[in-house]
Amino acid sequence: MDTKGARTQGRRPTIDDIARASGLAKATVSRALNGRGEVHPSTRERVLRTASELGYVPQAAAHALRTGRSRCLGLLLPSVQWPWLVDVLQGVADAVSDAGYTLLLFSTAKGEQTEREFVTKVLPSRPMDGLLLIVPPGLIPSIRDLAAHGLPVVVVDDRGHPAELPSVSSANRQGASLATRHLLELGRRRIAVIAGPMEYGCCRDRLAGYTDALDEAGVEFDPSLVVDADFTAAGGTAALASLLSRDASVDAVFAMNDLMAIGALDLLDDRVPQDVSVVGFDDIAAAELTRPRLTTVHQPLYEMGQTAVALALEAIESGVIAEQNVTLPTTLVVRESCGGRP
Amino acid sequence: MDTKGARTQGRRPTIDDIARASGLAKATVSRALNGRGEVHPSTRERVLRTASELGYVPQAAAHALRTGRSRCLGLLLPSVQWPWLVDVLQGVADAVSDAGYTLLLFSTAKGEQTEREFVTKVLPSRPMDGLLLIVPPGLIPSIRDLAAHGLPVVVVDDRGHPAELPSVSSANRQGASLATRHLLELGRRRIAVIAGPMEYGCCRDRLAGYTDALDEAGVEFDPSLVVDADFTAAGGTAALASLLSRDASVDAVFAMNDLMAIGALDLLDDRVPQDVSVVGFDDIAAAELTRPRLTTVHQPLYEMGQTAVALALEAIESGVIAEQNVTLPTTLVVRESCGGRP
DNA sequence: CTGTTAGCGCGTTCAG
DNA sequence: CTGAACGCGCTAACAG
Repeated sequence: MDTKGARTQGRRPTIDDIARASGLAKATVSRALNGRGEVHPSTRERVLRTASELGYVPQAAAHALRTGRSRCLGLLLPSVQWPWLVDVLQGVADAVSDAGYTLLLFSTAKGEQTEREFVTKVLPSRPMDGLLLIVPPGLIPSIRDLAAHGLPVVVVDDRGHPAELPSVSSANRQGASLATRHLLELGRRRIAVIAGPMEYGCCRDRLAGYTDALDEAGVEFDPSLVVDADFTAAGGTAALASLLSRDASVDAVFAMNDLMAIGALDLLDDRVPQDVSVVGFDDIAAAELTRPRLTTVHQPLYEMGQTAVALALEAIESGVIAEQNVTLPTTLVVRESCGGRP
Repeated sequence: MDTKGARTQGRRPTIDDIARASGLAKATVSRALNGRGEVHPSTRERVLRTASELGYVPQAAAHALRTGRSRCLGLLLPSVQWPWLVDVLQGVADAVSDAGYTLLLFSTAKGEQTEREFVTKVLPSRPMDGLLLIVPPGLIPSIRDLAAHGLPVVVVDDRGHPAELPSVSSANRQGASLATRHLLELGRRRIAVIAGPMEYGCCRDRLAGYTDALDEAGVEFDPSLVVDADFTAAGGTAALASLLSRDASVDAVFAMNDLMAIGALDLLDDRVPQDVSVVGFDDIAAAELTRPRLTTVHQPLYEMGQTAVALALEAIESGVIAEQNVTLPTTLVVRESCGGRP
């Protein structure tokens, strides 16, 4: 007996094999396995037992072909190498795996070519039930079409666009004002801003938070204290250097990310924290490794990743794409780069 | 006309639609599309044109079900948060995408539970044509079975086990000896080693490289200079502190990774590089951000990722799993933490 | 509650 | 060189 069973054949067992081995019909086995429809408990028990005896494991491809759902989530990101991004990625990876889904990772680090290809070829061919996007502003238009066609899309760290897609971000404005207020409380008044690219919504928000705190303290906003940079450490150094060369009154620096703050630290050297206070944004791993250790605004990156997955899953299971925009709170992590009590 | 065409139906076009639209048979369309079997050039042309007119894009799930191959590569890694890992990941992601494959990412950060589940449930169900592994030593036994069953598996940064699986690593031993020799040439003689966990083959190799250089210079190896740590900055600080408390003669530190080197820098403070030289291993992004900037052994991490993909793809396409063990060269990146000419 | 039947979209036999 | 039929593994109708 079992002449046609999977064991003896060497191929992987299918529900057909289970059906044969348990003397039931394919459909019954399928129902028992997915808990769909009513099956007699004893029958289900029998199916489950022979399934595990045979070492059965469902075949995702067949399931996907039949149901149109793949239990896969795609994640599109620019480059993995932005340090804040890895925490988001870990949050996404863990949440996806917890949900029994599989994560498809796509990076557009190689340029626009890759982006186009992703939209035109990969996306339509690959069965993804949902897509997570990390800030590739250029892509949004074409992606939005897909979202309109029913694909659940969630944007992480957005906030630039008029929120046409569900998104997860952190309280950029509040965080920036937290940081600025901290500086003001330490008695700093000439607070330079090393800004990131203003096409990012998060940068506009962080600037707003900065001016909020200034207003609140009755300190006048001086636009000449704001210099643009590119989110890199070297860029931060250069931007601050040019500012300092024309304005020696600066007594604090608010950098819109940690990398630029580190660049500032590097330039300011021994003047931090006595003469100048420095505060960053993100709370990447490296912020704990600088000397002095960097005081910075903590973004709940891991949780943002998890939340993005939750939103996507919710949309998938419910079938409706709620236009939610979740904002997670930011907190100030006080270390040593601002002086005062560490 | 076109009453049953995809356009009017709103669903995605299939090869059936192309067949109907071009007045050919499904089989012909399929052949023309994959370049399988002989098709008249003009016929192929016609097929291709109507395919692109219809906006046809092949359905991965159906293709996978039929052929048994999914054009997917899996990547299993412990935690994304190890800083050296992101460069490997980027290399993998780029290479996979270049090859027209899709990357499935799995992290076992949540513990052994996740590992088991991956092996027993995910791996058999998901159609992956190959699997890339980043150093989860515990998993190897069960994975090896799968490899024996025909799944191409490539290990990255292995070298611990007797190389039973194809692998990609960097020249750990040579790199360590490069670093040590550099220290010796600067006149250092009491070179401490902050070691990583010795169950990792790479750590054993790095220790061997260290003693190689010592032998070469005729300096006697003093085992008491080697302290164990856990690859973290805090661990590196602690390990070095305990060593220094019982041996004040140390004039250099070779840390088996950059994180521990940074921990050493933190402890040693102003004594680097004048009194003590520090050299790390990996060349992670943060190595450029420390002060003094960290001299370290560069691992070609991005290239390792790319190579791993190439190996896996080769095995997939050729059908044979060559037991290749590729080793990529390491180089010394001289910055400021050792003194001498920067 | 269970069995039968019919495809999901594709690639691949076989005839012609 | 082309067309008709079949089946990969699974689920959703519909019967019983």
